Amino acid sequence: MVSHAITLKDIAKQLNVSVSTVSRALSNHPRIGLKTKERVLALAEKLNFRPNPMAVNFKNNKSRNIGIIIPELAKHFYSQLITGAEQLASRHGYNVVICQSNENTHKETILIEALLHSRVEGLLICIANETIDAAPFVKILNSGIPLVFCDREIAGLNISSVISNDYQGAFAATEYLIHKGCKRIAHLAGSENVVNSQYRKQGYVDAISKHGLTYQKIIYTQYDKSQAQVAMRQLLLATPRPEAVLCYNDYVAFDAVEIIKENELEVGKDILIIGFADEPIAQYMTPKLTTVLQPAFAMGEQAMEILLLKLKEGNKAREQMSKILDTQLVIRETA
Amino acid sequence: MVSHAITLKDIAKQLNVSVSTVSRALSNHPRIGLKTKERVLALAEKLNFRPNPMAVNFKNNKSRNIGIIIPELAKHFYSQLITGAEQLASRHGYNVVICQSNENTHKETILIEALLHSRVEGLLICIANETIDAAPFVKILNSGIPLVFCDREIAGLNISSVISNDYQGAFAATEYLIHKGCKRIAHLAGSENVVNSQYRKQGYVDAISKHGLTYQKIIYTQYDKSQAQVAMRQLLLATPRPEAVLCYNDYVAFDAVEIIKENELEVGKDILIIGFADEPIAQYMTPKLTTVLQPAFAMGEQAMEILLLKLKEGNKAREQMSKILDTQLVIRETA
DNA sequence: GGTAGGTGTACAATCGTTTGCACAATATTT
DNA sequence: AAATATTGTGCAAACGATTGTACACCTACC
Repeated sequence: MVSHAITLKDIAKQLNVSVSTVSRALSNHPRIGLKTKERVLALAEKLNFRPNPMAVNFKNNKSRNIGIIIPELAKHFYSQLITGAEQLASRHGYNVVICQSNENTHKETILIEALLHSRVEGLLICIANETIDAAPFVKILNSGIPLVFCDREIAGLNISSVISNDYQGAFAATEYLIHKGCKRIAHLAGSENVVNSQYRKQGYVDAISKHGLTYQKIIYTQYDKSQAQVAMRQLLLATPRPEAVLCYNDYVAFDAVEIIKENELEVGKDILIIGFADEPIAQYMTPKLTTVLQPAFAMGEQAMEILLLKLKEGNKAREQMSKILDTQLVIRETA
Repeated sequence: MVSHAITLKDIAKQLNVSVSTVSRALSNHPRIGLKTKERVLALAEKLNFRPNPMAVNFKNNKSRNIGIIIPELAKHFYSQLITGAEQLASRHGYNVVICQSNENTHKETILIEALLHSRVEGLLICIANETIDAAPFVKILNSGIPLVFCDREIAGLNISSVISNDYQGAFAATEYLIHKGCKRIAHLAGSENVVNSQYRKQGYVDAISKHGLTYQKIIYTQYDKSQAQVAMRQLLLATPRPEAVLCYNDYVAFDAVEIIKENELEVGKDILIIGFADEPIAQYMTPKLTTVLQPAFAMGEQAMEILLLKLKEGNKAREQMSKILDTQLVIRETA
């Protein structure tokens, strides 16, 4: 029972008016008579008429699609971010096309290409960890399509972005540890090439020196289970060993906690641990992880807000609009 | 620098042929001369021509969109499922429109309505927990749009579906506990109205009776932290108390473990616990959770496969195609 | 009563692509 | 040499909605 979809023509035929009259009546054009408008509206309602979106898109030369590229949907942070972005986009009549780069820069470039060809009207991208080449992004801008970075950005490009305040988060977390009385605070950092990692490290370093502490120890890790564990083992071997460790993210923190437990030390007492992100595992691990919450949902939402603004304002809105959202220390059991 | 997108007309003009010739040359129409084809292909390549997708969709009266409704993207299971479905769809040139019902039947109905109006070509739905009314789904079928249920289904509707074998998973998990020597195995079930919960319960019951055990204790819980905890406390008060608990899902299992620890009992020794789903928390909680893995990625992929088949075959493919994917017991520390 | 202005509606073009049909040119058959 | 088949290309319509322009009718004013 595939019922034929109602078109303007159907309404026009039934009312003995032209298609253009129906179209204008529905869009409340001032030159259409009141009685005609009423008749058209009534019939449109009765037949449950909806303009054919494919025809409208074609006519307007707009896809009403927004492309989103993230590293991996199955990470809670990104699925939250997407949810924020998608909800707002959908409220403005846009569909969202979600693509996953799997932290692979090459795939990212291919996805960008594909999205541009599919005529998305805007792009929201959380770039892969290793991505440093600006060329694909410059290409997007040159094609006239608005672009907003979220969570991660390429510095020096003047591209709008919404990121969380990594510096402030790490600074606050480190200060918290200092207020707790720790003198020897170590940092399991992320990769040296990732800007987020750099900011977090700097927050740590500055908090340490602000309070005149002398102990400072940083070990870089890519995210990789064994590396984080090796690094933590290394920290435990040092004498005197650190009283607290600020970790690059919750997964690193989890690994650190495992190693500490293996060494029969008590996390939260012998050694304090703070993570970063507030992934669900923070609440489910034992002891529960004290961590720096990144407002994933709000980040996605605000990045989309900027994108929608740019879409509305057209080309004049090329100036950079960036936001840095504050993080929040969530105190649980590990510190 | 918004460069005007290349159209067939541009190519036709440059080569002094008609638009239709260009169109046919590109689609390798047999009546177009070899030399003409070569010239057209060369220029199309050079100009990086891509057919305007909005025009093609409009012409074909196809949106190339597939709607997916899930309860909540931020649950790992669903983001995995989506990933499987999306990858396959994208390989076949379809976009996927992802919508979240938040386990709300009313919102689900509204989303279905909206997706139908947006002219999606097919629908893949993981229904909300409480959904029982078949009407919206019958409406989808009557509109001629293929529909596949995934993860959850409404029984007796003859609608294609891909679900995991809840019965077998629960049966195997219970048998495993029995082989471990447990005689008193309790079950923290989900809601009595949810079919998945019914199947899991039945698997538990049948395994118990197959092995001639007499102890059987079932407590129903909606998923809700306090309810699961109350239920677990109740189990601990019973004398003799159960030696093992099969939980409706990993979250219930986590709550159960918390309560057991509060009571100074050792999980995995005094009481064995098995969860369901294999969410990430299973690996991160302490002790690590033994659980029944549901193949989320494969479920999404296979549901999409059925949907794509129906899309390809058109209306003749109305018969039901259903799959039940086996689960797998992942043995960790709690049992 | 003629013109100006306002009101209500229809016609036709447009967006980019696809496709049935027509027609011309060439090749093949009788 | 004439009839027929084959090959290569162009014309035009179609999809559904929008919109500039034309036109008919009515009212009001001088």
